Amino acid sequence: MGRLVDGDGVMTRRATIKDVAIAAGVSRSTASRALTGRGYVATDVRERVLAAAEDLRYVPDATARYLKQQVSLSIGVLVSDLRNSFYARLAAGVGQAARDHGYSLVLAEDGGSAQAQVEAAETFVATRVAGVVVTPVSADVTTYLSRHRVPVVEVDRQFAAGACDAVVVDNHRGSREVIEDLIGLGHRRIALFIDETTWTTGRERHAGYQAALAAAGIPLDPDLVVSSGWDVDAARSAAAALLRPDGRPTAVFAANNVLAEGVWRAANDLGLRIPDDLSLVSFDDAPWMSLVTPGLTAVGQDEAALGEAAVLRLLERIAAPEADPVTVTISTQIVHRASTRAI
Amino acid sequence: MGRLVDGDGVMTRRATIKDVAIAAGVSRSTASRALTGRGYVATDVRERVLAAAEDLRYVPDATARYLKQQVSLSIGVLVSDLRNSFYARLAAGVGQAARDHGYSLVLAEDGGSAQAQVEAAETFVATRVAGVVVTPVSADVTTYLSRHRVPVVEVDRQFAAGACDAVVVDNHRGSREVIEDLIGLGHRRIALFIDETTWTTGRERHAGYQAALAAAGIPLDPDLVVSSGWDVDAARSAAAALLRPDGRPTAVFAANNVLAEGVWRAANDLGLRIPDDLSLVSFDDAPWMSLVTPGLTAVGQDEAALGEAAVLRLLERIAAPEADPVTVTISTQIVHRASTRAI
DNA sequence: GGCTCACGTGGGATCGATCCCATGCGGCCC
DNA sequence: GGGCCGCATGGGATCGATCCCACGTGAGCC
Repeated sequence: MGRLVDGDGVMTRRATIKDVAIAAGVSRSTASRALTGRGYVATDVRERVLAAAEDLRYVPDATARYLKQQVSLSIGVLVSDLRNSFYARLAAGVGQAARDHGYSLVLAEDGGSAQAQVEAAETFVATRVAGVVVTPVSADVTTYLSRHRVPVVEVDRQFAAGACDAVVVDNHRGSREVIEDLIGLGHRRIALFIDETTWTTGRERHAGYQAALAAAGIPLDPDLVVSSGWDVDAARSAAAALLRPDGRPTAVFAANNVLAEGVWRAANDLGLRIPDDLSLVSFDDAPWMSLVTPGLTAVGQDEAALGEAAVLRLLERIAAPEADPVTVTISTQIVHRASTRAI
Repeated sequence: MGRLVDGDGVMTRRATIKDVAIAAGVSRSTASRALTGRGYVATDVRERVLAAAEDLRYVPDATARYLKQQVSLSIGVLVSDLRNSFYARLAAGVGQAARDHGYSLVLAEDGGSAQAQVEAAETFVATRVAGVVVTPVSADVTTYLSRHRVPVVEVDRQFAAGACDAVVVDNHRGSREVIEDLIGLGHRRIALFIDETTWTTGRERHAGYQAALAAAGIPLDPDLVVSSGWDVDAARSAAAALLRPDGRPTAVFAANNVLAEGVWRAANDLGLRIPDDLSLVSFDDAPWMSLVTPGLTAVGQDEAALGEAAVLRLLERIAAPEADPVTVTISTQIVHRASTRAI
C-alpha cells in the first residue's frame, strides 16, 4: 500500500475500494454498500465514504465488477461499414440510447463478412456484453450468440426471424409507395436496381416493387430488375449498362444508398439529365441526396429511431430472457424532392 | 458443476478453464499455458487441452483476464459525432487498425461537450482500456486520462501539445495551398468561413489563409473572416449573411465539411451559381463533394491513415510509457474539382 | 423481561484466469 | 556419481468488487 498520488497529481497506483474503506474507517463491505447504494448504510458513514472516494479519485474497476456479476454494462454493436452513412447513423442512434441507459458501446465492423461477424461475436461473448445489436449478413452470428446465451437484436434485416428480436422498417410498403408515385407520374418502364434479394431487405423491397407494378396492371419485365455488387464502383458500372440507350427505363428505383450513388454517377458519366432523361428514386435517404441538384426523392429511414428501438428491445429481452421474440417495425417516410418527373 | 449444454445445443452455463482442465485431465495451470501459449506444455497435452476447449465451446472470460492483468485488450475511441463523415471515417480507420492488432473498440461520442468527454473518459478508466484515441474539445480529457495513467493520443487537433502524443494533418499548409490556388486564379476577395480559431485546427487553417494572402501582398480584410456556429443550420444562416450582394467575396474557403455544407446550401438558397458567381473550396473532402455539380475542390484528409497512425502511436506509447511525446503529421491532398474558376 | 424486527456493520467466500513458485524427472557433463 | 539444467506439471495466491451471512444494537411490543 504505497502512496496513491505523486507530486504532479499523477496516480502511481489506482485507488481500490479497500483504500477508500480504510480512508473512511470502514470495511470494504460498507464502502461497497455506500458506493453502490445497495443495502443499509448510515447517512454519515455514506457521506464519509463518498468523500473518501472523491478524495482518492476512486474509479471502480469495472472488470472486477463484471467478473463478479457475470455481465458487463456494455452493449456490442456490429455493423458492416461505418463509412456508409446508414450504419454510422444507426450506430450513433444505438450509442445515444445505450448511453441514456448507462451502457457503453463496444463497436465492431465486419465488412460484410459472415466469418468476421462470428469473430466479433466471440469478442462479445468473451467480454460478457449485456447484449448485441447486429445488422446480420447470415444466420451465423445470431446462432453463435444465442448458443452462448447472449441476447441479440437484429436490425435492418432479419436472418433469424421468429427466433430472435428484430427492429426493421416496412420495406415492402416504402418500396411499393415510392413505385406507386412513379406510376402516378406516368412511368411504365421502371427499373429496380438491387444488390441481392436473399436478405429480408432486398426481398421485401423487390416484392414491394412487384406489388406496385402488379396493382397497376404493368407486366413485370425481368430485364428491368438489375442486380449489382455491393460497392459503389460495381454499382456504377452495372448502372452504366442499365442506362445504355436501347431499352433504357424511364425511371430507376435504387434499393439502397450505395446503389443510388452508383446510378447517380453513371447517369452523370453518360450525360443523362435527371429528371429530364431519367427519374431516380432511392431507398434510404443519405445526406448527399439533399445536397445534389436535383435533390433525390427517397424512402427515408430514421436511423436514430432504429438504433433506439433496438436498444429498448434489447433491454426488455435482458429483463425477460424467456419471453417470445418481438419484431418492431419502424415506419419509413418518403422524402419528395426533384428527381422525378411526369412522363 | 452441472451439464454445460442442453438438448438444443444452448449452453446452460459457460465453460470455464477449470472445465477444460478437467476434460483434458490436467490442472488449470497447464490448461492456461496450453491456451495462452505461454510457458511449457507437452505437445500432446496441448492438443488434448485445445480439443477439450473446442469441444466445450470454451470462450475465455476476458473480464477475468483483464482483472488479473490490470489492463484490457480494447482501445477507447472518443469522437464528437458519428453522423459527421469525418468522425465516422476516422473511427472506421481506428477500428480497422485496432482489430489488426488484436484490440477491440469501445466507442463513445461527446456531441462536442467537454463534460461528456470527461464522463466517457471515466468509463474508459473504469473498463481499463489499454489506451484512448480522442478528438478533444478541451484539455480536460487528456488531463483526466493522464492522471489515471491511461495512454492517450489526440487526433485531428491538439489540446495538450507537448504533453501528449498526437496525430494531425498539416492544416497550415493545406489551407495555404488551397488559398494560393484561388489567388492564382485571380481572386482577391477571398472569405474564410470558420467556426472557431481557438483549437489547433481552426487556428492553423486561419493562419494558413493569412499566410497565403500576405505572401501575395493582399491586405487582410477582417470582414472577410466570418465565424459561425458548429452545426449546419447555424452555418447556413451565417453563410447567407456572408453572401449578401453588397461586398460579396468572389471566393469562399470553408474551414470544414459542415461549414462547406452551410455555404453550399446558402448559395443554393440565394440562387448563386458556383463557380460562376462564387468559387468555393473546403477543408475536408466529404463524400458529397464529389457527387454534387460542380464537384467541390477540397483539402482531403485521409481519415483511415489518421486512425491507423493514431493506433500505432498508441501502441508505441503503451510499449514505452515514459518516452517523449510525439506528434505525427499526415499530409493532406488537394482534390481539384470544378467549384473554382478564374476571375 | 423477553421477544421480534429493522437497521447497520464486518468477515470471508466468490467470480475466472493468470502466474509465481515448488516439485519432479530425465539427460548430460565433468 | 553427483550436480546442473531444461522441460513439464500442479498448488495456491492474486486481481478488485460484490454479496451472503453472521452478528450486534436498540426500539417497540406483549
